[in-house]
Amino acid sequence: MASYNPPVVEPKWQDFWLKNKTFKTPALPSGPKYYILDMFPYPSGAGLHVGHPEGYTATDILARYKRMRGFSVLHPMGWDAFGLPAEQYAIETGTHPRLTTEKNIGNFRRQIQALGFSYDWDREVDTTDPKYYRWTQWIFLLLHDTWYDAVEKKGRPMADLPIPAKVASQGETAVRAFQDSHRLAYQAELPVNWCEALGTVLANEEVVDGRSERGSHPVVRMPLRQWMLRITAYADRLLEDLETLDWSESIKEMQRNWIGRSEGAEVGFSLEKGAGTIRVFTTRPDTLFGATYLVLSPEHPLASAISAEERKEAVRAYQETAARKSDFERTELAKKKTGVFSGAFAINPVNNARVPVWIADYVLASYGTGAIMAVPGHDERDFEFAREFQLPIVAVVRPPQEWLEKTGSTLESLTEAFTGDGVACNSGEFNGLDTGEFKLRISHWLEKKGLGQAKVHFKLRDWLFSRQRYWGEPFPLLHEVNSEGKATGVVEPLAVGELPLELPALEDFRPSGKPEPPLGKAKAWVKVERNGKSWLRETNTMPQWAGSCWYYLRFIDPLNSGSFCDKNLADAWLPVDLYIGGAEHAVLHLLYSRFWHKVLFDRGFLPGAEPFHKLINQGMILGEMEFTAFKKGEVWVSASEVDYDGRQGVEKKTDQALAGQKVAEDQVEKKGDAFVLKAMANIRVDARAYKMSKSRGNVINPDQVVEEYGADSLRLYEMFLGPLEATKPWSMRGVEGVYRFLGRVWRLFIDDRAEHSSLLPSLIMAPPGKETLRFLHQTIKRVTEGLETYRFNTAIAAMMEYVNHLTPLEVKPRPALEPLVLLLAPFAPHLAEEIWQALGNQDSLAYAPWPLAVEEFLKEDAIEVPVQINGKVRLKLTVPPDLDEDALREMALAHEKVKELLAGKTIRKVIIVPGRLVNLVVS
RNA sequence: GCCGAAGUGGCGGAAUUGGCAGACGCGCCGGACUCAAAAUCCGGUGCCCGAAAGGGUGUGUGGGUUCGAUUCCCACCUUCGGCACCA
Repeated sequence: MASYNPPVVEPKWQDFWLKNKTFKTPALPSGPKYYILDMFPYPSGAGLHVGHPEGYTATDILARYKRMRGFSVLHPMGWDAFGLPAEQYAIETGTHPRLTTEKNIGNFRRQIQALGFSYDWDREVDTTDPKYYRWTQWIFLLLHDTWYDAVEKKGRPMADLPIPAKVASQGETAVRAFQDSHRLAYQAELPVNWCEALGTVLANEEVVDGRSERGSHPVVRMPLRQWMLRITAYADRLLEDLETLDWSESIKEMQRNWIGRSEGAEVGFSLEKGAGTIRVFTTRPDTLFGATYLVLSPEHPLASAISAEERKEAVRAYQETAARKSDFERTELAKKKTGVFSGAFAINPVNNARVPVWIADYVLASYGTGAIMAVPGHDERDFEFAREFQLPIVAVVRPPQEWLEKTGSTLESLTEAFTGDGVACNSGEFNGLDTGEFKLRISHWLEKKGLGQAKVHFKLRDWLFSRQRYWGEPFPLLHEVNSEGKATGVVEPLAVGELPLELPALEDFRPSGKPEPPLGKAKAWVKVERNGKSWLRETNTMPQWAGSCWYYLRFIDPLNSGSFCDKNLADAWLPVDLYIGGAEHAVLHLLYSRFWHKVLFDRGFLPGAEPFHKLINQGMILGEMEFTAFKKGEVWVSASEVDYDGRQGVEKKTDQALAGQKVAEDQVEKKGDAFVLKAMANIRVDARAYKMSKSRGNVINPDQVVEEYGADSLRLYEMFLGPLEATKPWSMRGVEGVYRFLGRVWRLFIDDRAEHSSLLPSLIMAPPGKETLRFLHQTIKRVTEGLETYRFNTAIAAMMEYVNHLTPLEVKPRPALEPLVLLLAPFAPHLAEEIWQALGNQDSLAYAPWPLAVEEFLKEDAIEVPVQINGKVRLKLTVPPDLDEDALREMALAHEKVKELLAGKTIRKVIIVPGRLVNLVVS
């Protein structure tokens, strides 16, 4: 075993770490703490993917580095194991999801352990373990027992909810209804996204373009009783607290957009006939004079009530069509606006104009008041609709002259909506006001007259929290039923002592095809008798997000059977100092977690209002670069003539489908800014790296890489590939490159021609030369800085440079080489441990002190300073590093070559940056 | 359409308080070792002209600021990610 042999070295140290519990974290930190977290995986049947180890390697490197710097490091791993695939598999094969899940977890654990990550495995959690989901259920009950006090801006226990006297006087049922309507977890009958293929209701977030995010099955809307979580109560705090977080601006922006706070005004338009008022929400109250009609969403409660007798049938028909439309159809057909006139008119409060009330599905029932005032002159959607139905368009904001010219509009006749700010016109007493000023004035005016008030709305909706599936956490609640078996509306939470409420055994996992949850099949489980009453258990289950909302808390105190997490331990470890994971969770998981965390914080269980202090999203790793050429029959077609989405090519001018053909790298060459066939330089080739996918067949399996090159090479390669946050293509050749580097490090220490791992004879206890010493300390500095700023690629490059310096040395001074092992240890821990041991150390280097760069050794004796003439480098001076400006000028001007180049020219200016450059500006 | 990120050799990438563009790795070319191959080691490698010395040119495109721009400003193009009738 003399040459570098990962298959022997790596399992040896993995066993060592496990056996010795090298990475066991104490219950409480001793000294400074560092909580570094990965987004735990869903253990799919497909196994690990090279995307997983990217983030895991980054966190592992930092965890190991922080340990060497004396931190108490909490670095755990677990499984987000509830969810659809295991259940789908159960439906297809009859295998219980428990078995599938256990098998998959076993496989994931094996794969992850083969990569040498320094997790404390004693803290492993599994969201499907009743000992875990007991506390998920407990948190749900806490949400159920919490209401949001808008004055104190805080979640508080139900016991604190003041009951208005009027409600109290109406009796127990009214009080209960009042309480239920304030809980953070509540039931609602509402149109949901029912996906028949998956047999479940999906959250809005899980529906993409009217299809399920998972599997892309059609989704239709239907009303159903659901559990909801009142995340909207926390919208403001979720928005404001983003400021306190060290997250990338783009992720924060995505969350802000998702929360979608918008300021505007609510205005009442009274109906011409009858006493009713239509309330609308607008962000442009300054355009009130331009409101030429109103629009109600088809689901608006007034929609049918206000309709004129002769329009009722048309309205009803339209409502029906709109209700039948799936979200998909709504967005697909959005190109052309539809709607019906209700026959009713309302009065514009600012100018008493009589405006028609229309019903159209471009207005959403779920946002604002479900009704809008339409200002076609200044809103693109209203403009489109007004055009379609020949409604009047009035300009009330004067667009700039250029805009009118560009669009061919006049103030009297707009060719498109002007949505910018400007100066008001056609607005009575408000004419001449700027948009901003107008908004303020009109809001006050409306408020004074009792016609409206300033108002804030959010795009964020309450969170639909129930699923009609088996493989999820059961809700720990009972519904009271009367003697006829009908629900009375009384809901009884289980006592804490009754948790966990375990999933019943089930043999048939098939969804019924109707939105009735499979748990309903467990008849004996569902029916409960207690206190002389009959009850039914809730048969919905929680969504996959539930378990992942709080797992980072359980890691702090994973075995606690009396609490989800001890308060003292939470105080000591929170917040998570660094959280790394994929950007696909930028909105949902992170928003949901923040919400739960805030509730737990409000209720006094946690020390701070935010869970994750710093967040980094690792970039996606794409497959290897692919070159694709196109053929029409037997004739090549240049890629510039083809629209190609990665699967299907279509010739631009004929719309004819073309067969894409993979071309080997050595068949193409770069010409200009594109790749062409070597054989035919006029035929361009599509060159791209694609997302890894089974169907494309470009998935890289980490097991294979480990087998061929070892875990250290995989780890190092994934970090060397480029910046952590960037999307980057995989290259097997690149893995080979870092593998060679590790081999060179090995041979720096170990005699690879010897029988056993013995040190090289040239490795001797001698003081290093000055240059080597400087190189070492510069390397320490660069690697340390790289780690502190998460730039692993450049840290690795620094070590490579140092190794390149050491390799040719005939005598290897041990004091200059030993620190290299420590620098490399976080990146390639197996190799480092093996060499460390060969150097005679008894203990693991996991807690060896990190090398420190000594300022004194970093200094250079001489540096090169470029001399530029008119910005072009003409020569370089070798000078002492601290040479001052005057001396540099003198040296530069005295130089033979400078004299030569300046002959006959006049020096206009001399710019000197000591230590950096000299620039002579001449004419 | 809107929001965000990014465009640098054949490829991945490095360099930012504005100061030597291309570190490091891959690939490629040449050499050493070898009977040979692999492995390893040494040297070269942005592009153009040139035998060389040397010169020119160059960080998506076009402009600007500056002694000096990959870095700052304006406009545009392309790619990727997110949102998408949210009034």
